[in-house]
Amino acid sequence: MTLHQGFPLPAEPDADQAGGKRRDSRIQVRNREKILEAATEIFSMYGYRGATLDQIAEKAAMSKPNLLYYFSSKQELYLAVLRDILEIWLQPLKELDERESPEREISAYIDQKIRFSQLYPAASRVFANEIVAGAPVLKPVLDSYLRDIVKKKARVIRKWVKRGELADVDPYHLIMMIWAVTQHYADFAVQIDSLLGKSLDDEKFYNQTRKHIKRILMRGILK
Amino acid sequence: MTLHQGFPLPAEPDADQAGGKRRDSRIQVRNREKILEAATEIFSMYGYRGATLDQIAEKAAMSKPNLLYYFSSKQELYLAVLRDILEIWLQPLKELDERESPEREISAYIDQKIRFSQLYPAASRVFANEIVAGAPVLKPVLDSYLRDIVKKKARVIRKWVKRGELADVDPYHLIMMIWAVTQHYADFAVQIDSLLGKSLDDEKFYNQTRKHIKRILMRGILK
DNA sequence: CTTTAATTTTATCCTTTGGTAAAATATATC
DNA sequence: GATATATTTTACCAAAGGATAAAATTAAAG
Repeated sequence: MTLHQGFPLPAEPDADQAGGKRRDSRIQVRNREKILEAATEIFSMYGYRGATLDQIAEKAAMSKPNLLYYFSSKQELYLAVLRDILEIWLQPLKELDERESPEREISAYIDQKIRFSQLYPAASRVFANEIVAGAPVLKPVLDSYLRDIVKKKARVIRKWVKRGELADVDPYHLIMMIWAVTQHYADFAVQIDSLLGKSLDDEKFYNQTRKHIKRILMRGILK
Repeated sequence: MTLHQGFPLPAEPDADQAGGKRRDSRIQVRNREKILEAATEIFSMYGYRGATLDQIAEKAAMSKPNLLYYFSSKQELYLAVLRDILEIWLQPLKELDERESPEREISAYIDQKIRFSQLYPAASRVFANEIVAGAPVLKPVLDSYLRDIVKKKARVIRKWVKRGELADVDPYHLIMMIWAVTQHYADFAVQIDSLLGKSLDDEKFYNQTRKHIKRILMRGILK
C-alpha cells in the first residue's frame, strides 16, 4: 500500500505535442475512456484493494493484458480515476464568492454538489471509498490543496456571519454538513433506494431532495 | 459474491445451553472478541473484498489457521461483524417516541447517532463500506427490517408536523440528513482530521460538533 | 498425575490476481 | 499493396489469499 507520494493534482494536460511519444490516436482515446469508466464503476464498489483488473477488463469488454497496454498497472489506473474525480469534485467550492449574498452562493453550492451526486454517483463512491479507507492516496491532497481551499472559503463564510447575513455558524462544520448530506445521496444510494424506492436519476425525486435539503439547511443558517 | 441470503438479524442469542456443543470457554470468548475487533478495523479500511485474513490475523496477534478455528471462513467472520454493528446501529431509531416533543426526541436521536460515531468509528465505516459496495449482504435487511422501522418512525415525524410542532419537512429526508451528517464524522474522519486537525475523540471537538449539528438542524425543522 | 478435549502451529493446497513475454492481428503510411 | 507501427491475443508466472490436514501443544477433568 505504498501508493500515493506526491499525488499529481487535477489537470495534468501532458503538454507535450512533440515532446515524447505521439499521443491519443482515435482508438487510444476511446479505449482509455472505456477503461476509466469501467474502473470507476468497479473501484466504486470494491475500493482499490477489492477491485480486480479482471473485473474492470471484463466491464470494459477487453482482455486484461489489453487493459494493461493502456494503463500499465492497477495503481496507475486508480490514480487516473482519482485525478478525474478530484477535478470535478473540487470545482464548485472554488466558486463561493463573498461579494454575492450567502443565500445565493450557498444555495448554488448545494445545487452543484447534489448535481454531482446525480451525475457521477460512482465517482462519488470511489472518492468515499478512498476517504473511508484512510485516504492512502489522497491524504497529501487533503492536507495541502483541499485544506487551503477550504480555509479560504471558511473565511468567506465568516465574513458573511460578521456582516450579519448569516447566523453564527462555524464555517467548517457548515461545509462538512453540506458535503455529508449531498454526497450521502450518491454514496448510500442503495440504502435510499431500499427505503424510498427512489434514486436521483428520477428527476422528480432529485428536485424534491434538492429543495428539501436546501430548505432545512438554509433555514438553519440564515438569520 | 453470493454472500447474504437471509441475513440472520441482530440478536441471535444462540439460546442452547444443553442443545448442541458446549460454548464459550474463557479463551473462546476472549479470542472471538479479539478477532471481531481486529476484523472490524480491517474491514473498515478495505471492505469485505479488500480485507485479508492475514491482515486480520496479524492485527489479532494470531495465526491465520488459528483465526479460522474460531470463524470458519472469511464470510462467516464478516457476517458476525455486521451482526454486531447492526445491533447497535439500529437501536436509537427504535426509541423515537411520538408522545414526547420532537424537539426533545430528535435532539436525543442526534445525540445518540453522533455518540455512535464517536464510540464506534470503525464499525460505522464497515457499515458505510457495505452500503457503498451496494449492500451485497445487508440488502435484505434494508429492504425489510430497516424499511419497516423507518416507515414507522416517518409516521411519528409526520404526526409532529400535523400537530404543528415541526415545520413541514419530509420525514424520510430528515432521517437521511441526520444519518448523513452524523455518520460523516466517523466515515470521513480522515478528511475531517486533514481539514480541521480534530477528531471526535477530542471531547471538546465532539461537543462542539454535536451542538453545531443540532443547532442548524433544529433551527431548520422546528416551527 | 493421567487421560481427554480444546487450542495452536506447521506444512500444504488450490485459486485468484497483478503483471509479463511474445506471437498474432489490425491499422496506418508511403 | 508492402512496410512499419500500433493494438490485441495467447500463454504464462510468481505472489497472495482463502482454506484444510494433521501434528504438536496446552488446558481441563477425573
